[in-house]
Amino acid sequence: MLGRADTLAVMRIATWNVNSIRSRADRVLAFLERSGTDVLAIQETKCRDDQFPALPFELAGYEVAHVGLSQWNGVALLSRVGIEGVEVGFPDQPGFGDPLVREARAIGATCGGVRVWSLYVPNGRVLDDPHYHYKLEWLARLRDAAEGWLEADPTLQAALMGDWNIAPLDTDVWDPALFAGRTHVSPAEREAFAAFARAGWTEVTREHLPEPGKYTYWDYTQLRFPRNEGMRIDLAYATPALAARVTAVEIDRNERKGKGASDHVPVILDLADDAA
DNA sequence: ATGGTGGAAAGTCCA
Repeated sequence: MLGRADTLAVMRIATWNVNSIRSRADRVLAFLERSGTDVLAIQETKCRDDQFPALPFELAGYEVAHVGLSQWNGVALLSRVGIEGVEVGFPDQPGFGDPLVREARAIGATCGGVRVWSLYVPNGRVLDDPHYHYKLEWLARLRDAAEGWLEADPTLQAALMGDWNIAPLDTDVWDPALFAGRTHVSPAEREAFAAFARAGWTEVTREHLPEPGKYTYWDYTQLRFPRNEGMRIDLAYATPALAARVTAVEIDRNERKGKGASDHVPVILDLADDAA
C-alpha cells in the first residue's frame, strides 16, 4: 500500500506514463492525494498545451509545466514544491521526420531543489526501423547532456525519470524468449541505457527494488495484467547527491486495476531530508 | 467469430 514512507521521507517524487491526461485526470488527482506525491513527472499526455487540464491540479496545489505538440507524446511536471527554470527538451535533443520535429518527449524543471526531468524515450517499433535508430540517437544525446550536467556540478541533485522503453534485464520482461529479436531488450538499447551509469548516474529503482517480476507496464491485451505478464520500463536515474537521499522506491501496482487504468503505473521515490 | 485494448486530428496511427 502507499503511504509507507517513514518519518525521514520529506519529499516524494514520482513518474507515470498516463496514456492521455485528459482521460486520466481523475486517476492522477486521486493518486497524488493518496500517495502524497510532491512532484510528478508525466508522460504521454497526448494533448497540446492548450488542451491540458491544468485547473484541477492547480486547485489541488500543484503548479504545471507541460509540452505537447499534437495528440502524440507530451510530457509534463506537476509540483507543489515550486517549479523553476522550466526547460523544454534537452540540449541537442534529436528531431524526427521530414521536416525534422523535436518531439514533446522531455521537460525539466527544478522542484524543491531537485532538477527533475520527465522523459518519454522513443519506442523504436522494430529493430532497424528509422524509429529505432532515432531512439538510440536520442538516448546518446541525452547521455551527453546528463554527463555535462553532472560534470558542471558534481553536487547536483537531479533525476532522469520516465518511460525509457527499455527493459535493462531479462527479468524485466515476463518471457525473454518471446522478446528475442525485438526492441526494448536489444543489446544496443541496453548499452545505451547502461551508458548513463558510466557517466556517474545511478538507476535508483533497481537499487531499492532488485527483485524480478516488479513490472511497471502491462499491455492492455491478452490478459497481461491478471497474468502479471508485464515489463519494467519506467525507471529513474539519479545523480550521486540525489541517489544518496533515496530511502525507498515503490511501484503502485494497484493503479493498474479497475476500469480506466493506464497501461503503466506510477513509480515513486521517497527522499530523505537534504543533508547538504 | 480474424478479434483479442485503448487512446488519439475520425480514420487510421500509435503503443
